[in-house]
Amino acid sequence: MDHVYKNLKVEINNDIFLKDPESTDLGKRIIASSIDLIDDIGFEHFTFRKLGVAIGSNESSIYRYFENKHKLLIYLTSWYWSWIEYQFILQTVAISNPVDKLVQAITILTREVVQDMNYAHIDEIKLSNIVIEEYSKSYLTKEVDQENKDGYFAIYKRLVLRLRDMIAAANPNYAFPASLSSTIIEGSLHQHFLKNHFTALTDCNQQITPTDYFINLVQIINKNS
Amino acid sequence: MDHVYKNLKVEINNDIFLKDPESTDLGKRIIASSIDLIDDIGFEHFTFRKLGVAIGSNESSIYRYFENKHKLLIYLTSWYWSWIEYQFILQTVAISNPVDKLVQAITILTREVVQDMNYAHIDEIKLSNIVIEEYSKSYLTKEVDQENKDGYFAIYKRLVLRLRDMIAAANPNYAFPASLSSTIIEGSLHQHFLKNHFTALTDCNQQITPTDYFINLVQIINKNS
DNA sequence: CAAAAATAATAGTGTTACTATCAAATGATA
DNA sequence: TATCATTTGATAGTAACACTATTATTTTTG
Repeated sequence: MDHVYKNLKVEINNDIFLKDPESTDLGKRIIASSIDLIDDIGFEHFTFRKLGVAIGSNESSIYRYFENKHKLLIYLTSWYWSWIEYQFILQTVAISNPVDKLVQAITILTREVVQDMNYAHIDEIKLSNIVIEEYSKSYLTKEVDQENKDGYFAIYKRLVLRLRDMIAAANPNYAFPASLSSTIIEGSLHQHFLKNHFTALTDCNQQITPTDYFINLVQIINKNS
Repeated sequence: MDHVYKNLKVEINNDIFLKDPESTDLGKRIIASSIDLIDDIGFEHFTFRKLGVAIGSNESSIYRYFENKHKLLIYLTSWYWSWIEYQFILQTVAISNPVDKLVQAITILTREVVQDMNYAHIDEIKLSNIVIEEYSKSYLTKEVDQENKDGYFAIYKRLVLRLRDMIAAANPNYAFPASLSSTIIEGSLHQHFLKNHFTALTDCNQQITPTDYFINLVQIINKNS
């Protein structure tokens, strides 16, 4: 499995970047430091000027990789979803029982992230925090329809559809598999956020995880049709 | 009921504004036009300069009502949640059966909004679109903990807790009433958004509504414990 | 070693997000 | 009706942001 793992080349739509940041050392430093910096100060306070200072490089050099910080956010979150999708596929493919398969899928999508040593320049824990706190901003824009057409959200959408198919396979009678899938994936980010900032609005805490909540939900639905 | 309705004075935390916009004609024009303008161009493109032009007034005058556009967004969305909360209370109070009560509550929280003639300067339909497309941005910030402490999200939180209590009343054995409540309220906004921009990721459309989806979900949970 | 490519440095533009100051209009009071 | 206070409007100014353009320097590659 480790072998296969290392073969994952995260594939991201070419028009998200001007120059592939994976192709150079500076590019990788841009990725690594932007994760640190966005996690630290938040996306609104994050600027290419500050990132330049952080990596000891020039603002203008960063602009040769990404048109603007919005596209960098799309890049980072696409990387994240691609990384999750890889685990999703790999860790469900061997399960034949559709209910077990679905439970495993939900576990992967809702659990707390741990460091992945296969990607030296990416801090997956910080990246997952960025996804929790910033992902919505990547699509809650006036440009969403054009960017969707241009494939900016393709990986995320594919993942939602994969989960939808598993929900439908586990329970062919259920009428809302797509809505449930999007609710779980988006809702998981939301529950993680609430756990960190609005503790009264969630039952999740140190003991109870979003995974517990969503698996219970899906099991109730499965029992009931 | 209409009588009671008109008695609703939407009550919003004083430190969200510098000067109550309800107290003057200019203030009401700021609210009315900001709803139009944010709905039209989106929150990122919205500026106080543009709003000043739109109402034929000066940028500096707007700054006397709101410190910045973030606080204006908090004000608008607080108004929205307060307006929803009022309907929520009024239209559930007479229902004694806890399951019926819950179903009605979910209907109010997830249905498409219609114009309310009681508030001349507020376009509730546009405002609900703003909530769908921009609300997350009001709390997905680095300042969220301080602003939460300052009561900026009090109305929204109260509403989530009201729904949580109804979920618990309808089904005392269910282990995740708070998470389900926050999932429904946030998830409803998300399903409305998907219906408009990512049709493949939801089952909701012209025929099937987010209300159908969430009521079905809650009914399955109720049957099953 | 030369040519090409990548990066860095510097400067400049228009916009944003304000703050400050002062003038004009409006309204309340004596 | 005079005057005083409050509100609004106009103008100007600042620092930061979001870039673009140009040129110099360094690094890579053939």
